[in-house]
Amino acid sequence: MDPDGKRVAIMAAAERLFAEQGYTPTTMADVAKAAGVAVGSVYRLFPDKPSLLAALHKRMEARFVGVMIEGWNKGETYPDKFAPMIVAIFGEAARRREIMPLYAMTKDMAGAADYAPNMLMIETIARLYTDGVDAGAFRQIDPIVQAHVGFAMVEGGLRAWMTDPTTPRLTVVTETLAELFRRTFVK
Amino acid sequence: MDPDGKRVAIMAAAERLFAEQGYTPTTMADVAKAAGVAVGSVYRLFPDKPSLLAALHKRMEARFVGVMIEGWNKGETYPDKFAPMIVAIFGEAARRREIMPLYAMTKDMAGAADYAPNMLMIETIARLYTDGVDAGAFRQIDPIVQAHVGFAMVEGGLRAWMTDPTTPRLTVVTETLAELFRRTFVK
Amino acid sequence: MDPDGKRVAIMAAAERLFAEQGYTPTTMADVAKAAGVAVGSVYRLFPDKPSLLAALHKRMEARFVGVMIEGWNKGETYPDKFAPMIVAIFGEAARRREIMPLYAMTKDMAGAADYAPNMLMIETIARLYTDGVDAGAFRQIDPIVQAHVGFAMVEGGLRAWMTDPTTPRLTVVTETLAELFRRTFVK
Amino acid sequence: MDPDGKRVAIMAAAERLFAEQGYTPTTMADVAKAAGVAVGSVYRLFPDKPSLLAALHKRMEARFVGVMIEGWNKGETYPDKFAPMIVAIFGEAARRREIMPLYAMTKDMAGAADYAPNMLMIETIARLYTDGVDAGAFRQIDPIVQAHVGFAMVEGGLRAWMTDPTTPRLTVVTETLAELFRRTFVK
DNA sequence: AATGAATGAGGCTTCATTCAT
DNA sequence: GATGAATGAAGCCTCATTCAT
Repeated sequence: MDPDGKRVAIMAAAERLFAEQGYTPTTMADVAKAAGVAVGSVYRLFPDKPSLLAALHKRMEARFVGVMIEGWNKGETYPDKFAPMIVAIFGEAARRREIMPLYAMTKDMAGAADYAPNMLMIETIARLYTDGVDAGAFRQIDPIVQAHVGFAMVEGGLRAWMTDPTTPRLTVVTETLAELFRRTFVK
Repeated sequence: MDPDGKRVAIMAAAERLFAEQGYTPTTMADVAKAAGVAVGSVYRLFPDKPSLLAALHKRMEARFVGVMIEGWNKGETYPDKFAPMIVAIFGEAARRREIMPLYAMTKDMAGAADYAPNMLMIETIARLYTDGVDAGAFRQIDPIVQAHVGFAMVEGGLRAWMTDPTTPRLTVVTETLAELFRRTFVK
Repeated sequence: MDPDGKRVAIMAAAERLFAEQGYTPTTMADVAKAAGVAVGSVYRLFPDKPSLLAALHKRMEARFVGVMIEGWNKGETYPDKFAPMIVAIFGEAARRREIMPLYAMTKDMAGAADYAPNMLMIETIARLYTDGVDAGAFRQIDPIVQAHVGFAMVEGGLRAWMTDPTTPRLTVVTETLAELFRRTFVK
Repeated sequence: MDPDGKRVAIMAAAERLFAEQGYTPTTMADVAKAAGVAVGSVYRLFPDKPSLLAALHKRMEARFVGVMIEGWNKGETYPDKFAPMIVAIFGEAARRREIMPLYAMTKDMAGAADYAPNMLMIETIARLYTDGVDAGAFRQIDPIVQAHVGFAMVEGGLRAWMTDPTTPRLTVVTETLAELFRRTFVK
């Protein structure tokens, strides 16, 4: 297995186990075994257990930011950017449904005082929104509030969908959410 | 110290320590010491560590539900119920600012698979909203989505406020949030 | 077993195992097992492994200093103090023959940078010697050199005896050593 | 780098690291890195970690024996052989001051039960002394005691000098030590 | 009921050693 | 011969939980 493949395997195993059983209950030995490598190999790639979780968080966030921007750019006019963005985010969430619990796994991370998860997403939302304000498309509200509430609405939508994660529901939830976004932020 | 006072002391200690250092890093001995009781006494009142956290969650949620309903009832007409409700929630959050991190501490609870935190709040929000729909005051949208998104908006607002938890900001954040609620849910 | 008995048992076990197998090769589990207690109990009495060794060092040194002074005081006149002192030290060494290797176990003690073993003995030797100088019985030489060399001579004598630790040899070694001390330090 | 240069580099690195941090805390990877070679190369030259330490001990001892004999031979008459020998030993010790802690690193060597460090020096001392006895220059005392105590006196002198390792002190310590040797062993 | 000493399973992490490249 | 990634056994230590006093 090439070194990159090993890193990939370890992250995949950790992602699955952390999401399934929780961070603390999962042992580094569990991760190594599930990845098909030795414990020592995990430690050569990630200095310790918190770092492994941090790497997963980072990657997950990068993916969400990526699809979010992609979706946003699909919409031609400003109000029409919401729907494709939300669809894109939910698509990613659907694809990675079983690892979504990772999002809740920050506070108990040992020594994570400085790790600010979701910050990249919140900042990205703030930027996209500000562009819309500059373009005269969105109402001018407090940008901090906007970013946090905007992000939270997506989170809430995802949790709503999680109560019944089927395709028909996906349509209902994303459409409702897009409508709420429009009502909330569009002039 | 009477048994009730002991229970109170233990919960207060645990609340503070869990919030400050995280659930896993806090030991039962830490809790006992901070509460001024013996470890055995903690175990006589709470069967195990997860139960202690669950009790804290439950109490915190009950408090939030209480002030939320109280605030809601302060508003005379339906659209005017949002602002006092939000103010009440934020007041409670401000009062208990340092224990808010407890909210993030559910996923990693050992064996907590079946513990659904915030459910009482989400259900209460759903009920209040449904009343408003029945009264013809609110738009009819998917109630699941509504409840989750409504709750998430409050969470997001709280997080926004946490970035600068001062009294002037409190006003800005609550007013903005009330406005977003009105735009989102009022007919 | 009373708490003090537990401490005694742990120290006895550690002393024997460290001396027999070396410090690093001996595990805390070995010590606990040999002492008939749980690992956790060892850790309640000694914060970590180096502390356990340090406690042994301290006790061993205190014992040696005790018998050394006792022996010294047995001698009436100054030159006659050497022989009983040396006999006393060797008596103690004979009694604890199998733990003498502990003396060599300082350098590799993790984080022992500040632990100065034998310092109490060296200082005691310096003091006894200085008294003799003040009384006009001993030659005046550099006290630092005196103390270190005096201590080393005892060490060397002990090692010489260790090559054949029998009672007849004990007599030969202690008498020779006393003679060397007299020649070296007496006016 | 030729194989011999590699051996030299590894020993130099190990010597420095063992002396600085201790034997157990130093890893074979540390040694390899400091020597600028791969771990595997260390293992091609030294079968395992204890062997590496043994090689260092052996070399250090050979050096001391070498300078000791050289110094000894500088003295014309028997009593005058002590001073140059001691000066030579201390010169070597001064040159290699920072690696002197290696001397303390024998007992904890894993599986070193059979390794008797300093034996070459002690035997050499015994031989030189016996020659002096045969030549009628030294008092006849137990040779085992003589050798061990003689060696220990040098050790003690070195430790005394270590408490203030300056050139002026060097003179004081070596002269005092030579005097003690003369008093102790010369007829 | 209260106490806190005792227990020991189990986690994280290290590192000597090997061996495929 | 050289490299250094891989291995996995094993150690230190923690801490939830129990139970004798």
